[in-house]
Amino acid sequence: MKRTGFSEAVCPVARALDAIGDWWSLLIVRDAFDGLRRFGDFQKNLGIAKGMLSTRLRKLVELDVLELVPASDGSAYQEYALTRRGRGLFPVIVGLRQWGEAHLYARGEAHSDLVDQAGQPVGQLVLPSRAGRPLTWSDTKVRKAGARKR
Amino acid sequence: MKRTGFSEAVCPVARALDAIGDWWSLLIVRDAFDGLRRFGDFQKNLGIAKGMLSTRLRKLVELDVLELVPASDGSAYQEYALTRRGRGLFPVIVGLRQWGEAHLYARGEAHSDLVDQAGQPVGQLVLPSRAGRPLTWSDTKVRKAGARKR
DNA sequence: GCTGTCTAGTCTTATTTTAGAACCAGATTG
DNA sequence: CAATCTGGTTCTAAAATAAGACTAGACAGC
Repeated sequence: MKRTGFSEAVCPVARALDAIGDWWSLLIVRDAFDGLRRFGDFQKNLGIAKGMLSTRLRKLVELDVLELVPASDGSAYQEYALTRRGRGLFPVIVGLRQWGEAHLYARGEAHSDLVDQAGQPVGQLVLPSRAGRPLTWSDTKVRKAGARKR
Repeated sequence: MKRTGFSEAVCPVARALDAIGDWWSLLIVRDAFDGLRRFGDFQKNLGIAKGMLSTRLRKLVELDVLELVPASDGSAYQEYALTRRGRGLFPVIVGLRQWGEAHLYARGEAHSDLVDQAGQPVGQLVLPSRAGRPLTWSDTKVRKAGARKR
């Protein structure tokens, strides 16, 4: 049966997952954040089937997450570069990374690390209130679409 | 062929996606954050096939993202509750939500909103440096597993 | 400027996953 | 105690995925 879609959902989480919530798309975006730009680089690094990669890259370009630009080395080839929309996925990737680090590794098991330019580990993602106070899950709620303010 | 897995990856993003990076798991977790706890509630709200839901819930329980607890209404049924590990996914869901809100809706199109208990819209997710300064993508880099500090 | 190799794909096929419906056992309700 | 609700399992057809064979144009060496 046709895979269920959420591109019309009123919930932004569902719509986001519809766009980039499959096995490969976020890994491609992660690699793009790591500086990969060429078809062959993605393919080698991910071990993804070329057909899959081709389909995914096309979809990500359609979505304006990636864009095709002339190769930076002056050759006639093209490269895939993150757009502003693509760079907007940075907190999502970081969120997944921090959750994975915290919960999916045995004590002492090696994993890659996100550091700032000085090599210092970064802090945890913070959701601030409008006033700047950090919020946790229990401090928030979802207001349904169209609900009147009161 | 068997779907590629990343449960052994050294990259926490890959490992996280291996665990919860499919179409349904994050939507189930989102619904759990919205307060849903029963099989039938998830099934009705998501419109997911019961077989899928059954498989996904079992996996999420195995992963210790959800846990089975006695129903809060005193009946003999059970409910699915978020564990500490599951609650740790809050920033991921918020990140997807904020990206979706910013990029996937036409101007003026209705969508649900994340607000604090006072009904105030929340701010954007922030990644702070250890010193508390907000970081963007270009301020960070990934240090490969096992790379020596210097 | 010819030949061989690299790049970036497309096409084909076997296997797995998903969607949807039918079915079922135990709990709850009237 | 009969009907219905809850929380599943099982079955099938359609769609997605993995993996490899194939290809056209770019490029490098000579």
